[in-house]
Amino acid sequence: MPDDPWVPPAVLLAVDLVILTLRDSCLQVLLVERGVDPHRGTLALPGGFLNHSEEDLLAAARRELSEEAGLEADHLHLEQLGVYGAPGRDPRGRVVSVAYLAIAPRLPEPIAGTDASDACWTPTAGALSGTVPLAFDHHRIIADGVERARTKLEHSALATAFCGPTFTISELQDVYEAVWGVLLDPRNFYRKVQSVAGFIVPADRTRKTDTGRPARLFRAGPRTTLHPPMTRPASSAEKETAEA
Amino acid sequence: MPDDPWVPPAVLLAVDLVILTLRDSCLQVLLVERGVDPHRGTLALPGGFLNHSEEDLLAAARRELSEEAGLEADHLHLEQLGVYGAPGRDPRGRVVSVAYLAIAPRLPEPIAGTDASDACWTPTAGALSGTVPLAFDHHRIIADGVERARTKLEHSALATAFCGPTFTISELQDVYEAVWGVLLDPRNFYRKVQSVAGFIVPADRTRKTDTGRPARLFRAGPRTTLHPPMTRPASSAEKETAEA
DNA sequence: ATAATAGTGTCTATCAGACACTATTCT
DNA sequence: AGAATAGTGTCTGATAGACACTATTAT
Repeated sequence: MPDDPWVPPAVLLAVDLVILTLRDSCLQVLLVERGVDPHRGTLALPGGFLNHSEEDLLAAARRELSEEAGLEADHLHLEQLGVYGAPGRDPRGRVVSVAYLAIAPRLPEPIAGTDASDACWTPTAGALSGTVPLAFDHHRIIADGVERARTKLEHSALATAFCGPTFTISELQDVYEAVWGVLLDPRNFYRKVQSVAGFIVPADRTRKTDTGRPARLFRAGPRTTLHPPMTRPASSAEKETAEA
Repeated sequence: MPDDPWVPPAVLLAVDLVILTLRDSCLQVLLVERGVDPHRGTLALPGGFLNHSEEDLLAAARRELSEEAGLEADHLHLEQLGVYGAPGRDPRGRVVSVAYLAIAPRLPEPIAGTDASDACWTPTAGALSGTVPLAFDHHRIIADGVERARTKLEHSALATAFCGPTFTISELQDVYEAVWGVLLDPRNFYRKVQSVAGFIVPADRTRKTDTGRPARLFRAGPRTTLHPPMTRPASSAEKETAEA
């Protein structure tokens, strides 16, 4: 067996983004309508190939978010979700995609851009139930992203990332209810969330008003991991179902 | 701006494996001594490039485990750990590596193979503290793998994967103590682990003996996720420290 | 007043952790 | 008997969940 100069095969590397936000008390994901083949005209996650072979993966993710949806995500925390590289998932050849997850407060309306003829927020319920057709294996990537968000809400202060810089406790509760798909007792939630050290801190006794007693405002505390964790109830009744 | 046929850049794709096992009540990771440049002679995780451009990532991981360490892992559960693709992490060019994690009971001694001049089990303590030099960014990959194993022990029945087909409760406790690096109360552990439905089931009243009262044997139960989870105590005293 | 939301007090069932105690083997 | 490990019983403090009740706003 001579020492022949075998060269390993190269693959195309892409990034895909699962950007989750809360709109109308409903967990929504950013989708774009593909403007190019394959799957032209089908909804898909924003994403695309590396620009050049030395581009950082995270940088590529941010660039795609800007290019395809017109969203500047400099302050957005992107977290690696996983690799999706099954042979045959892309008709163009061997494409391995690295998926990133981000959680954001109410973002501006996205703007369609390069390679995307449209960009819009879509409730995850539709994407998860399969009623919305999606390109490639993006159905699974979204499912994994939502599941990741659910468990991160238990053990990290991620929920505050869905809110603006200041928020009321019931707004925070909306986040948990929408992502987990459950209804929580407001009184117990109120005490629980305040008892976790460093999770939320009161903002300058400011207040806000809608149609009841004004609520105290809070901002995200210094802790990123929650001790003890928020306990997710056994998912018996989905919130959407309960509200319908 | 004409529609020029831009071609996305290709990258080299590799897989790396973090294989964890328990030996001498100590969490150990499988390392190989690299037989080729770069980093020839340095310890590294088993792994390597895809064989051909259509090879499945998981299949590549299993193949490398066989080739580099002589371990047949057909029954081993490999779980995706993450992607490590920082530019410059590999002097040969842009190499993106997908890391996989596996947990195994006492495996046979590994056998060095292709591209690996040696293969051995190494306590994770050394690899984590940085006293053992490692190739590439494998130090970080191992740290991520151990951290993943720690949290998986809380919420999944993974601990049984460290044991053989049947095991005693104190053997299972050794797993938790070694991976978490804490000491647990045997009496409380005994009841706790039995109270989690479907975690472990008694094996035909068989028994085993060493230097005390024989212990009942159990095997892994049907559940893979634990409700309620095993609670990891706030890591105050590391077990290694406590034993020294 | 009534509706609506914010926030507090309190009870109870459950559970983690501490630890005394019994059981079964070996030397 | 004594040492060693397996396994049980029980107490206590913390907490999740249920829910009555008070507080503060708008109409």
